[in-house]
Amino acid sequence: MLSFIEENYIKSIYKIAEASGGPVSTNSLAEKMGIKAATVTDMLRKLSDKSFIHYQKYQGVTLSEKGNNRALQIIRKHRLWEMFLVQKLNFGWDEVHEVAEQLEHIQSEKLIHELDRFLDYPTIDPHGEPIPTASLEMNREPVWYLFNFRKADILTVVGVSDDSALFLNMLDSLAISLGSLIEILECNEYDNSFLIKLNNKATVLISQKVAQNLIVQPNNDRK
Amino acid sequence: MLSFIEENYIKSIYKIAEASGGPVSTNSLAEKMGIKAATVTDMLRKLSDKSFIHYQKYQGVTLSEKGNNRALQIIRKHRLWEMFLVQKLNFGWDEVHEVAEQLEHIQSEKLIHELDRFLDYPTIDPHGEPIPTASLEMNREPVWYLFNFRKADILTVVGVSDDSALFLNMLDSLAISLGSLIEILECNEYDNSFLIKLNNKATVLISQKVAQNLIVQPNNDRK
DNA sequence: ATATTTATTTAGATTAGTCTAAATTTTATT
DNA sequence: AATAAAATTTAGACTAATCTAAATAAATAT
Ligand SMILES: [Mn+2]
Ligand SMILES: [Mn+2]
Ligand SMILES: [Mn+2]
Ligand SMILES: [Mn+2]
Repeated sequence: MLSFIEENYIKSIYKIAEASGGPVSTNSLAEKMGIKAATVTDMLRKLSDKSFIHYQKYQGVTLSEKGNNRALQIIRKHRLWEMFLVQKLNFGWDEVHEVAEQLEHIQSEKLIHELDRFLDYPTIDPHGEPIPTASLEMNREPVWYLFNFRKADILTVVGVSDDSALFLNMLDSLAISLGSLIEILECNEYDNSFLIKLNNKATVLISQKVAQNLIVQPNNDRK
Repeated sequence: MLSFIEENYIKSIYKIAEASGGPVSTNSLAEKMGIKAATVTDMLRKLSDKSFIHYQKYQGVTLSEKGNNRALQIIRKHRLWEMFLVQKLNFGWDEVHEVAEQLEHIQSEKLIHELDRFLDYPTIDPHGEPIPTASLEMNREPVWYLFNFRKADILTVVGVSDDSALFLNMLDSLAISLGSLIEILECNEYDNSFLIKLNNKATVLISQKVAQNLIVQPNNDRK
């Protein structure tokens, strides 16, 4: 059995590795988890002893097969619970993450299997992120961000890659949600901001940071 | 914030006090929780400092107003989750307790409020026990056990007062479930066992222990 | 190639929750 | 009432997860 805390380390290692490709540094883990590097070092030794990770002093860390599977299980649970909260319990997409952080650690094979069935085997969560299947496969279709497009492109919002409340509240206040229609009116080279027309109505300015976290699908055939 | 462990102490104090009426002894808590009395003493001091309990050395412990409310909140969550598992996720009544022990500690006002609505505000859980309302009231109608009745009485099973897997598995193997019809054929004074006719079919012998934990409703007007 | 800076690990301390063994208080029995 | 037994608390120790400060290794800059 792993503690909640050990599970959170494994999940964080997975997330950082996913974003960077390579091995995960002690410092990056410490920063992500809001704790000190010395604490991380202790835990890495422990997770290595339990063979969830491959760890060489000073060389960073990678998940073992076992660790990777555990990470995917946790992410599966997290995203299924988020789906449950949005679809069945009237939560907004900006309210689910915190609760899912707790629910993802509940231990019960049957629970998660039945939840999956109850939700009719969803493949993406409320933020547009893929949900690993029971056999831990993820339908990773290529994901495009608003940032990848240019003037005159027409797009539909299908997800976000940052599910912090801060970001999702910002989208709410911009009136951007899943399904919103976006036409790019201008790409400003100066600060990489985007001027867009939203649902053929309001004109809105989007910062680089927002544009890098909005997952969209093109409605025309430009790249 | 209380830890899971602190919450479990409070719940155990509530349960023991509910059964016994009076103040709760260190030893009874230690036994219920499967830990040593010395450990309990430490925790009682801590819960007293946080004013969840009234505690005098050597005199046992009672819940404060604050502690009682917290206990009821936890029990509310436990029983709502059990209801969810049975009604929505195809769990059997003998499978839910262990998972509910985990879920009862999830912190989210909105979650439990919406779960209550989603289940249409149930008043009893799958074992026939009352679910505290959002304002922590419990519709405590008097409960009758099979043990309270006598020869020729006809009863319907509406709950159990022991939700251990051991007991519920035993009921399953006796083919007794919620709604089962029971006619008392014989009350044996020797060992307080009961011979019953089940659903007008099989004849079954029930031990005193089982009879004391089966909650029933009379189908005729005898007491 | 050295020196400096940055990243990481080691050492020692702290808190929560638990234990065993010993001391003390309360309860029960002569 | 005195003694024995039981219940409870105290004392001291352990593990998990964290911290700060110091030491060491790796990376970078001169
Ligand atoms: Mn999330
Ligand atoms: Mn988490
Ligand atoms: Mn239960
Ligand atoms: Mn519990």
